Amino acid sequence: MVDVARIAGVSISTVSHVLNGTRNVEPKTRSRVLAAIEQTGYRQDTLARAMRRSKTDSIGLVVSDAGEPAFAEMVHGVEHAAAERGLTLLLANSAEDASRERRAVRTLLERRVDGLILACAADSAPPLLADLREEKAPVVLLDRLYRDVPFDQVGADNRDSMRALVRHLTEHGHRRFLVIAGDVRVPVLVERLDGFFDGVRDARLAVDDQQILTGVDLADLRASAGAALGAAGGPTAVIACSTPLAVAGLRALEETGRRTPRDIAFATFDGFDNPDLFRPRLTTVRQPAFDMGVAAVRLLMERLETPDASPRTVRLHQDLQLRESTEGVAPGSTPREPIA
Amino acid sequence: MVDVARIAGVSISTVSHVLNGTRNVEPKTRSRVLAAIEQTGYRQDTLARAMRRSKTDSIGLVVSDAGEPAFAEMVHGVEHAAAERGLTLLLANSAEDASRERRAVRTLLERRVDGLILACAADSAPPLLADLREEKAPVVLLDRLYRDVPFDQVGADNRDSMRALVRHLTEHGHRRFLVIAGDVRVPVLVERLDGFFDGVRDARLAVDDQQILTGVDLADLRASAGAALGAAGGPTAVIACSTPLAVAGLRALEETGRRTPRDIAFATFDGFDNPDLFRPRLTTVRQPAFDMGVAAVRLLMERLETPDASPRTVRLHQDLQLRESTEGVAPGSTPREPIA
DNA sequence: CTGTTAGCGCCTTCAC
DNA sequence: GTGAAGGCGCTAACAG
Repeated sequence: MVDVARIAGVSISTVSHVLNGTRNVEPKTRSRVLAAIEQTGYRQDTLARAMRRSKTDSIGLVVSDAGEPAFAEMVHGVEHAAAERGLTLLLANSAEDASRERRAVRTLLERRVDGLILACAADSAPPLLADLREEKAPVVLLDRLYRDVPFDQVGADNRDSMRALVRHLTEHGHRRFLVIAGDVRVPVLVERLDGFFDGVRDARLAVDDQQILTGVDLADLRASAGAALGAAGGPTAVIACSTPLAVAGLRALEETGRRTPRDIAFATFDGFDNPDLFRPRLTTVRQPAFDMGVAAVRLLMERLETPDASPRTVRLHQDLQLRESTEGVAPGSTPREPIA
Repeated sequence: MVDVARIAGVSISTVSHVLNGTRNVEPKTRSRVLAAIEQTGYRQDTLARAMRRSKTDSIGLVVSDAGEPAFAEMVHGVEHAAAERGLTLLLANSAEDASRERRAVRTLLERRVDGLILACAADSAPPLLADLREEKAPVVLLDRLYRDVPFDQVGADNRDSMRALVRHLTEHGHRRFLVIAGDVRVPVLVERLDGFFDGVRDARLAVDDQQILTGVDLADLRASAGAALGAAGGPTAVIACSTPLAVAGLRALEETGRRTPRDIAFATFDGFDNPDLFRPRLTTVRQPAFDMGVAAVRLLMERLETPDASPRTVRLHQDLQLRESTEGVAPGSTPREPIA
């Protein structure tokens, strides 16, 4: 920078000002500076700049696994929106583990990201959120939403979507469900489960006929699902509340020799890539994950501008994609008229 | 930091030294400093530290799309190895586009990553690599390998794997192939194509019977594949050289009403997640992507230690996973004995 | 074993 | 419209 200044015959402060457009400089001097920059191949030192301004123009994103389809899309959305604003994205995976999550958050904060977008791990300790409140960097919660936290949040209408899904299935005559609900410490999964009971109430189904599988261990869930499927008077429809849970459910089907839609209906949240290419083609409730990522960045930027505005929660609408895994009618049932 | 020093009754340089373990300090002073740190909640400023040491303890990774299964796994590998060494990972996607790639590389370099791991975009201009040579940050090329470049490289044995795949198929009686080769500016795809011709020679097949589809546009490739499949005397086996190419190929099958393995054999490189869960179950050549990521970080670290060692290229072995999409025997053929 | 000091490269207030 | 100078928080000589 001092080289540039010397070559252009100006002071370094002028160089700084042409670089940042932070005050008027005479066109002639300006172009001389630009030429000198070109000539020397000078590039701003982001670090020094960030240190001086205490602003890094970067944001952090923590998800449990950026490889899962839903998260991958959110990452894309965040990336897209960040790039649009000239922000660099620092990405970290928590692998659904509280201590890794904590470490990741710390690392990002130490790197002085301007803000943080966080899809909390399942066992994310409440203390983490409490600590975060103390940080100067604003935080936006993504996908995994909590009640009564002082942060902006972006999620999907999980409860309503599940309710709509159940309605669709009951309209096809299903009255006994197996819900693979997974880890009920995850808010998303609780919301989906709540939606299921909404649906059960809507259709006046017997609660006792419904089987809910909760738990963390996928192998256990798969085994329980297998047992539930094998039993007499078992479910006519399976609902998996996330991609990994769908994997467990599909394996259970396979192990018990059941096929969808021939023997049983199957629907999942989040789903898989290329859902039309492979069989079974699964009916899927799909998050607007890309848009959720975009929205998270937007909220973060707005928060940076107005730190004291009251926190906002945004819920985006999910799409119910009907495919052949739910196209049949429940065995032994006469389909009823749609519920008004 | 000056607060900490004051409270502990020492100088800031002592604080720095206990923080970094960079010289002996008396246990008593040391614990006093630690206590003061605890008390004040002091945290090092990574930025100032990085600026002073001109070392950020971070590395950059650029891939075309971290959502694609193969890249996703590489990212995991890189992440894992980086975390193990206390390095932060800055991830950027190039979307297979040279200008976005260039921008991403620039951004990462400006953030002063200590090193860069790069899976070049298809149309990555040679100038990029030339420019990179001038940078002080070492570069490791991942997956997309080039000849005669002065960088460390990590890839897979694409040519050999394809050769083995072709051998497998010819042993099942296939003599006419459709190869969806894609963008031949991508080194990986060229290597795979070379391997195909190796296999053709091995089995003494007529080169004229083989159809090779090259090109960038997936819709075009899909249409060409459809045409090739529809023609009389068409291929008995399709080989897709990457995941997106497999998508194009499978859609073409669908559009022409062909099914695998009933009507035609199908194999792909890279493949899809959960390959056993959905049908068709595709025979797949799978990269050891996680290990490739790990290896890339290792090479990078070694390079940082010995900047002048001569560049090394590492090729990892790929796995040929046989599944039902190639289990049949080519129609109208008597399977031959395995080639010795 | 500990303290003092000189910058790292930049932005920004203040003076001209 | 331009320059000079201070300091962001830290590390690494150098000096005791």
